[in-house]
Amino acid sequence: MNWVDHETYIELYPPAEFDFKECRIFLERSDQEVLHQIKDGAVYKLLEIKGSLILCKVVGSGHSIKIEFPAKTPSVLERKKAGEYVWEWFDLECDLSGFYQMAAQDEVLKTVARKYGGLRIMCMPDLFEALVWAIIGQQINLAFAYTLKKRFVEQFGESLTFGGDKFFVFPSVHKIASLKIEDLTKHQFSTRKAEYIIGIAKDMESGKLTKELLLQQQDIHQIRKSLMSIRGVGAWTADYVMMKCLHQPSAFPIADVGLHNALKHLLGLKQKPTLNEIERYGVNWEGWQAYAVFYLWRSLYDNKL
DNA sequence: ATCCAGGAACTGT
DNA sequence: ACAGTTCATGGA
Repeated sequence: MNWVDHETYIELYPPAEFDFKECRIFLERSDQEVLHQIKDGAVYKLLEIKGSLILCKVVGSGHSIKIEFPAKTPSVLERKKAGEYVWEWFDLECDLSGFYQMAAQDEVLKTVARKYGGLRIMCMPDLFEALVWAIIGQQINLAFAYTLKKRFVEQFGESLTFGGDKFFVFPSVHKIASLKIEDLTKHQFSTRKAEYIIGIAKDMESGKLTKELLLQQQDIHQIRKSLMSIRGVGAWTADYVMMKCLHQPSAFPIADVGLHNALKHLLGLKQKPTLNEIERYGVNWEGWQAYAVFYLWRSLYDNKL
């Protein structure tokens, strides 16, 4: 992390190929989002750092990102942790030059790569959040998925009220591990999803499943295999989590419906492409599939599709 | 009403 | 390995 601590606020210095506004546009895609809010160009996010709730105001400032703390100035260590979170959230460890080099020569990505230049994969540093969000999103439309997530977070997550706004953090593993199936099904979660989510919380509570253990795996195939051994995690969820949480640029959720729709609209196809066709479009994407998918997802939000 | 949604487990072959 | 079935509910 490249940063400077100014005590009342901190400043991050992202690598080249970064545009705060493009990232913010992606964060604004749903008005049902409960884990961050956007006001006057600033992104507000509540973090839980070593047991204390810390409200962050994240703003783009020329080539840097400033993180202010409107509610209360945190300690040195907390400021550093907040910086590390945002660094990971915006995927700032990634050098995107290879992606843009490839995309400039790629018929599918050429236009979107230029159009959304500086956009990064907006990540979910918290493994539990990434897994739960992916499972919630399985086989239901996104609008309903956001509704379920909102209920989940507001029911089980801690919050902090500041300036008349209420901010939430994602529910803790400990809290969810203690739930019964019915605690979730009464909020319209399916029985299966309730089982998956509580099961994962229990595995994480016991330390059997951690982000560190996954990242220690030898290669991306081993990570994928470990993820898919979890009940409720199939190929799509494993790829999604590797992409959004584990920073694996070659993760490729090829069966994703959003990807299919993006390709259909972008290429003017009459129907959604088959998996074989997508593999052909993506022959050049090797090593950057996750960014290709993310930029294609981004294109969906231009036409309200 | 009908189809589909940022799938996965289960079952039978 | 592969195809078909079930789950489960809201949005368009």
